[in-house]
Amino acid sequence: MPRPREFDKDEVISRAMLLFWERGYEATSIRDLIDVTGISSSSMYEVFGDKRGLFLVTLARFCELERAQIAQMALDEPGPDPFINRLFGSIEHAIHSQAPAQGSLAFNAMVEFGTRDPDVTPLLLTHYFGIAQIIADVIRQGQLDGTVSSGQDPHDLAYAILSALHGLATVKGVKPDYPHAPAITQIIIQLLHL
Amino acid sequence: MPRPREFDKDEVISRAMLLFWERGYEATSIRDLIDVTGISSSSMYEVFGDKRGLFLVTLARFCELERAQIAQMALDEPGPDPFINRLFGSIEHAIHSQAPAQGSLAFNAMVEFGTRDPDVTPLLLTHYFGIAQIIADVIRQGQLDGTVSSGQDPHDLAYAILSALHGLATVKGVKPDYPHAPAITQIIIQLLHL
DNA sequence: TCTATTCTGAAACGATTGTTTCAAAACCAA
DNA sequence: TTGGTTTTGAAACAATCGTTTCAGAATAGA
Repeated sequence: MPRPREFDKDEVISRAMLLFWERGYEATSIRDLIDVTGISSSSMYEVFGDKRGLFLVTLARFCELERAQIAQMALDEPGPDPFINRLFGSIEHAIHSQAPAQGSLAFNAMVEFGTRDPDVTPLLLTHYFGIAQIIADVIRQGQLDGTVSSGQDPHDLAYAILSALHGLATVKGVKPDYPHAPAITQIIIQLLHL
Repeated sequence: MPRPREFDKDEVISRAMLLFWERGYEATSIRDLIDVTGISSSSMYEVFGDKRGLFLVTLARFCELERAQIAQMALDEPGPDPFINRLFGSIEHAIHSQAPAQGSLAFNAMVEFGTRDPDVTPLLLTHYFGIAQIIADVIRQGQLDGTVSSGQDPHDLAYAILSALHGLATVKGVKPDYPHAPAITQIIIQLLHL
């Protein structure tokens, strides 16, 4: 009986995601979001509650996508070395896709929100540890089949790698032609062979 | 002849720095800054021009301080290993001082601004490369006296270490009791002994 | 003490923020 | 077609944003 919605909710989330990704939460206004999604503010508030609600949905979506992407890399690549190589390579290649050259929305939100938002913070931490787990699993498998040395705890290695990944991605967000990414990647990969 | 200023400019910059550090640029309002510094908006605009001008001065001050602090660490510590250890340890100890547990203001500004501000961006890059140079110098010296293996370019190593440092600091900003920092530090130090 | 100069505090500026309102339009079942 | 329900678009909301104004307070030299 009701009048059906005229917009695609998923599409709206996707476009909002790109804007939040580019500019961060505070610097993105509702009017910017309305312009980019094409819907009106009444629809926006009807469906998402408020700006923060929209961001939360958007962030959750991003986390799903990023996690799925990394999980897929772990499946695709034949071992820890090529996996890490691809992981760091995704920083570069993101520039050529539609994604903004701003690293990870989730990592950026860590910087912007810290511990300040009781809903954002646990979402970010869960996501972070989930990604670390994927990396740790690859490393542990590598230790079992001998492609990774067994001297280090897989989780600690994963956290070290993830730290370097995010630090590097941020610098590339400020200097897209930063030339040291490949060398850094190779150095980090050597952590697997201590 | 003129009436002298009633406030200490350096003190104002210091307090503004802490607020920008805690919240970021966009989330900090002029009124917040006025409250925390104790001066009026007319004085603020008289001396610093506008909000962005205040931030620029504040950021420059932060970069000086951070650079001096790291340079001092390089002088104090007897070799690359204890230097890196101290560098990563400063993330922990910052929590006990007056500084907010938010990593580095300069790194946070990289995330918030990206390439968007023609004055902020070069300031951040110069600072980043300056810090990397300090680390690279320590590594190169270590290579000369044999405390660091000679397989890697000192700058590439420095960039890898700095990436990990910033990534780790950010996670600690979201989860202050993050327990993996010491293990990550030890793993990164092993990069010096490949 | 007077005068010239500068700083301060408070009020107000227009613009923009996030958000709400509501009449008109649009749909589906009857 | 009609009736009931929901979405939409445009306008407006109060609050806050960054910023400016300016009269009065405060100083240092004459």
